[in-house]
Amino acid sequence: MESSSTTAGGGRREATRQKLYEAAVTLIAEQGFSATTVDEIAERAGVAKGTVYYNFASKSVLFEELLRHGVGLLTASLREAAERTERDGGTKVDALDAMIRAGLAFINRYPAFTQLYVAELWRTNRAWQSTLMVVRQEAVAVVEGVLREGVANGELSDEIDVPLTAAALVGMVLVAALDWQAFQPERSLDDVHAALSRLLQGRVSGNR
Amino acid sequence: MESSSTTAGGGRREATRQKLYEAAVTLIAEQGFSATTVDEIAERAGVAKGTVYYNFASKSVLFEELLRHGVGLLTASLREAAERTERDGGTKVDALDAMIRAGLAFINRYPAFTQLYVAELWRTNRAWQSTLMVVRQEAVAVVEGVLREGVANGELSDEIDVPLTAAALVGMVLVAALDWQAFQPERSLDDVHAALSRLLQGRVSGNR
DNA sequence: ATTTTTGAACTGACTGGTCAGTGCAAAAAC
DNA sequence: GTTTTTGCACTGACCAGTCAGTTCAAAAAT
Repeated sequence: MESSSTTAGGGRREATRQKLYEAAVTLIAEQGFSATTVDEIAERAGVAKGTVYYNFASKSVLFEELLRHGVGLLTASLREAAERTERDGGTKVDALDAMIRAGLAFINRYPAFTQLYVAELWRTNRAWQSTLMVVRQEAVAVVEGVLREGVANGELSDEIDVPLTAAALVGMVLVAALDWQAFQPERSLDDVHAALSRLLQGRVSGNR
Repeated sequence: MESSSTTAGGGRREATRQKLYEAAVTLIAEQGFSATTVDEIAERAGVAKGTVYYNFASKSVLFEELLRHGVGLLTASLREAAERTERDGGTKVDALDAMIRAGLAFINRYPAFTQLYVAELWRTNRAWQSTLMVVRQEAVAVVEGVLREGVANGELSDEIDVPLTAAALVGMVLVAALDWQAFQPERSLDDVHAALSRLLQGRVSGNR
């Protein structure tokens, strides 16, 4: 996730876990959880297989902790964007816009993580389902919060359905960003942001 | 995918394939491709394992044909919605709105397929990657077509980025619908449609 | 200052189990 | 009589998880 350097003051342990996260996230994003072997993860991390099990109870525990770690970064980034806009005296729509940008920047930086998140989110019957739901709710809640405040202060229509609209916005960003990465990587973040911003502000219909 | 009835005049063969599609789509959506065994698929379809291999060359071929089959249904449904609106003298925005509804209806009917599609779409390095890209382009192209026509006739802003906006719209529908299924299944299709419609028409900001 | 001990971190060969795919003779369906 | 399905035994590859043993830096003993 991070650059390879150790987390401040960190022990050897933490550095190894970090390497394992990095290795696992790419491989699982590319191949899926079941198709990725622990041997592959260990090899890519430059570590023996035993080390994986020294650091994590099992393959799925490694994966769960990876999820928590990644979504933590995302929510922090969204929250920060919203608060920064607040401080600068922006409107709620400005805040949503800033969050869209923050979301895009995150996906641009950690495409593998996003891919993996989307692929696993709606799967039922899996060990980490509950982890994932909790973690998803955390992220969506940030968007819902801003929407609700916007409705409260009259800036947004009081007829909008907050949870559904939040989900739709998140989906819009997620899918547009993944498509950008996969199918038009030459486009700039600004391009993508502009297109989504336009959609958010309803400047799609109306010929200007 | 379909109800169990055979395709017109169809042989026994086709009926068996159909049963295998249905069994595979649910299992793979729940567990992922690698975690789903051929034995499970056969059992759920009420068929011997040998029959799977009599009808499909391999597990991944079965999956690829399943993908093609499902996306075929979706594009047909989107195209139909757009054309119906056209005939009824609706605007392009109306057509987009009708397509959103058609998309939601599709996902509502075949949630497992959608789930599986989303989970596999952005994976790289897989045998069926190319199949998937072709098939995705077909679906997105329908939306792009309507957007382009809207820009051409002045109904939509000529500043919109057609491919990005199309991807964003598809994503919005996809993610909102999956969230609806997974987290608020009690909501009606109309509710969800209304929320997305509002977003499309820019009636989110502006307090009326 | 030098030697010894400790223990956390790591290693990699090994095990027990799983699963895709095969082969084929006999039955059923058409 | 031809096509399709069945049932089932079998193979070979692969893989999650284990465990006895190694490494080494820092602490303790001398």
